[in-house]
Amino acid sequence: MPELPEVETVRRSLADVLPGRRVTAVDLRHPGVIHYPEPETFVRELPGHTFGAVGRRGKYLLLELTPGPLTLIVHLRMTGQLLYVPAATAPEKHTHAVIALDTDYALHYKDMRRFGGFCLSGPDRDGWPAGLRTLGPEPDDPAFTPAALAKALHGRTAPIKALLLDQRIVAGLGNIYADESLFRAGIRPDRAGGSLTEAEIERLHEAIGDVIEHALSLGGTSFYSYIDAAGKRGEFLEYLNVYGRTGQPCPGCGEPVQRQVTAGRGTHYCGRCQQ
DNA sequence: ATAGCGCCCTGGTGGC
DNA sequence: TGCCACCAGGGCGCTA
Repeated sequence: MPELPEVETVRRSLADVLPGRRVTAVDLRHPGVIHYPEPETFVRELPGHTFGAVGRRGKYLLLELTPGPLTLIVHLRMTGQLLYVPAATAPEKHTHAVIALDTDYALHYKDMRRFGGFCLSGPDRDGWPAGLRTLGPEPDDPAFTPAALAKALHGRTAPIKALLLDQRIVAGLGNIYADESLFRAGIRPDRAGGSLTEAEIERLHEAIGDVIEHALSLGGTSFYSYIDAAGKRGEFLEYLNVYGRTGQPCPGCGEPVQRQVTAGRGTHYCGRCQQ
């Protein structure tokens, strides 16, 4: 499932090839992946535009277009893949959109579960995703300090796991990196957010930065279907301490990793190392 | 304002 | 072997 490190890896692979490429045609094989505007409008308006900067905020890919201001916003959600492939590549079963370019390549959007999709809009315009307006700071944003995290957690009774998944508090964490950050910080995921001590918040803040940075350096985690725009898998999988390791020994103490449902999500932790 | 839960979707898994 | 209930989860919308 693409979280910040995976989406950033896709961004980097697209940033090498996409700027300057003009859209010549859009083949929409499943209209449901266009969240805004109407699919017919999307197909009519996108061709003729040229890709500019390839950006990212949280888990949103922001593909700038000229003439603009106009942005193609892509969210991969669970199983989305944005692939830069030779133009002759045949669409696969779950390829829902083919964006033809003025070269021998095309952009393919594949998404088995079809949770993800596209918006074509601009800041402060209709169709700009609500979640993007309220997105919290990036983990490496200088504004994301232990004090800022403490302020966001103050008085909160929801489990810290739920608050780490709340994109308004910090952008880009999903289930994998929330669990891994809490393990690294030694904090039980079901602790109320407001119950964390100052020292624990500092540890958590550092853990988030470290986990995201480490995963990014390895191109992310390919747990299910994640691959970058060039089809490459992420290598962080082998560095996971708790996520997806239910019953296996904790790397810290050897106790079996436990799994429980917290915040409506499968949550992995060590009952001994995390307090 | 906040917490919690259902919904979307489909391939894989496990039980019988 | 076949069938089917169930699970995975990001973000949003809804409820209390």
